[in-house]
Amino acid sequence: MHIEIRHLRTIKAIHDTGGLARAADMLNITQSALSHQIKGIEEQAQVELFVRRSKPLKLSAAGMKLLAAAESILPQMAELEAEFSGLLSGRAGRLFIAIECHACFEWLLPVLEQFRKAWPEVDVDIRLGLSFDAMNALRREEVDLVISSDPDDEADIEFTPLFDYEPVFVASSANVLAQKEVIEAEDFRGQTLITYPVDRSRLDIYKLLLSPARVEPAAIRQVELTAVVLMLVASNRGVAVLPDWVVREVRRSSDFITRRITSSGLTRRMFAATRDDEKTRPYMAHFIRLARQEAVKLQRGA
Amino acid sequence: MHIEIRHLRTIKAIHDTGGLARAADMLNITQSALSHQIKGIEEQAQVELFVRRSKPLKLSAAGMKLLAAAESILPQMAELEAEFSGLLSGRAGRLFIAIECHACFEWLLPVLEQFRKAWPEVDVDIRLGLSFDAMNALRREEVDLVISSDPDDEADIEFTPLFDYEPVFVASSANVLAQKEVIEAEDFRGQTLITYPVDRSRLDIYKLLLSPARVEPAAIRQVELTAVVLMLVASNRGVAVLPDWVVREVRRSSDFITRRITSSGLTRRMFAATRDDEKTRPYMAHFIRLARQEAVKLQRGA
DNA sequence: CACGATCATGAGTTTCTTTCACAATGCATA
DNA sequence: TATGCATTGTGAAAGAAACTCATGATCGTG
Repeated sequence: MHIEIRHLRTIKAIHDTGGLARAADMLNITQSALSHQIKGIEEQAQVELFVRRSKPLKLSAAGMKLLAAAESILPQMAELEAEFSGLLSGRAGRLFIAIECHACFEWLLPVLEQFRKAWPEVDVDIRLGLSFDAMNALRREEVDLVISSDPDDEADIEFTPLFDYEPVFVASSANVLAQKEVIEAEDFRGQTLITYPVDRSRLDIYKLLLSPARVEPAAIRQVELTAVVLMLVASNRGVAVLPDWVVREVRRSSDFITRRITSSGLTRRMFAATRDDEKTRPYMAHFIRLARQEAVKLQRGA
Repeated sequence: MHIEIRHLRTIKAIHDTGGLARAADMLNITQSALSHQIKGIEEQAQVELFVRRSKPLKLSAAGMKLLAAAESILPQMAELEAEFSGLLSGRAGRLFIAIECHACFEWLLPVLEQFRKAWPEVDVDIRLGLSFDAMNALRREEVDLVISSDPDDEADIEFTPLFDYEPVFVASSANVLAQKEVIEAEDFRGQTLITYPVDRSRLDIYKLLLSPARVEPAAIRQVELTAVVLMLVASNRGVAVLPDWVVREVRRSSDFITRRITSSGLTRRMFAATRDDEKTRPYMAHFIRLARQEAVKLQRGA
């Protein structure tokens, strides 16, 4: 069979206006076209759509079914069009975020919460599990924004700075290193280092300190969740290096000590990576603005 | 915008098969046609439906929405087709019944109940409120079958006999007429007659007895429901004439008396009126058969 | 870097849809 | 019952859309 949306519109128009001529008028075609159209469906489907006995053309049983289908389908099409026009106008869209940085979850959630309210038509999600290949996922449009601290300077991907942070050393107050004012690379030799389960090339502490100094900790333990990292640290099963905004929350607890790494401290910058043709989208820009604001709040909380 | 069912099928096929060429194969058109088709929609709707960056053509955000619409709409179309093919094959259809005869409700319901089980795809309904013009409603295809005891012998309408019945006199045992063995026309003069609210030309008792004898009851009271008629009769607020199958149920009660009208009794025949081009439909024929069976059961219950 | 697989494009053909003009029909009313 | 008005149906031809064919462009991969 060969029924098309056009035919649904036709049936509905005829039913609504109660006549071919008026329906034709509504649809901006001739009455003749409608007559042909109906004839077409009726021949195709081998059903009578209308009762012709009486003049003001009335729907038959089959016609009723077609009409019912139309009543259900046409609104769906209208909705689809609305969604498309939303996409077009920039009100709607998709913002799937990949986070390379495990600890970012903490500040990302409140940002997303605000964002969601401001852009109800934008489809929001956080995609974990592809942090190993986030940039390619971005390029392949599997995600639309990557939170990363490694600007790779690649073509058609743009890195926008969000905020600076400092990787900070955290240990149990019972740890020997609690005695030191400042932590140096050599201090890690005897320690168990707790890290997120990603390649070491993507861990701040390796990149900035351990790899250059060619220092290897006594052991490494990989843990997914920040809360668990902190638990393990508190019970002195290892030490960790976490961004300052995470550490800030535990600084008051007497279970932990936090120390600057090297006398000048480490510094890192967090970026939002987007496809360059999308950075100008209003909701993208807004998201980045929100993210920065949230970062400022975090700093103030210091 | 100009999206058609065809396009929904296309999107779905491409997504399902994961490629233009395979989708084209599935839809029995060329890969080129699909490419053109997609381009068409994208230009129309000003949205990108696919991510072209990577070769195995993947749906974009807008594409996902279109696909979602397709997944919801295509099954509806399939269902519609199934319904049409049901109509075509005679399994499905419509059986809207108008009853000219008020008391018919009692035996009609069990018939319909059986029928519904045998023909699940036939849309069944009883239309009250047009008993005054049932035959025209039948001709105008507002209903498909009329239960009537007045075969009018009209063109393109066919009357099929269902069963014979006897209009019987019912009164309170306290009524003076309880003394009589047989009721005659003259007996009504002093009585309040309780009837259904229809024109007297369509009431058995007028047609067969009172009008020919030019007898008028003392009063007439019109009541919709058979149960109410019986209540009023029981409390001796009037007398009534009802079909034997209705009367049979109250015969045992000591509140009522029932009497034959005239020494030979009255006889009427009930018909099913259908449009003559539909009488041969399997489900119509079956309905009539069921109605007759039910009538036999009623007689046996006597 | 060449190959196979995949998608895009343009011209030409086919198919479908619409229009135009008018015929047929039904309905009301003079 | 004739007459006019309003409605739907029909056939030919114009117009629009969709499809095919042949070929070009692009991508991923061994």
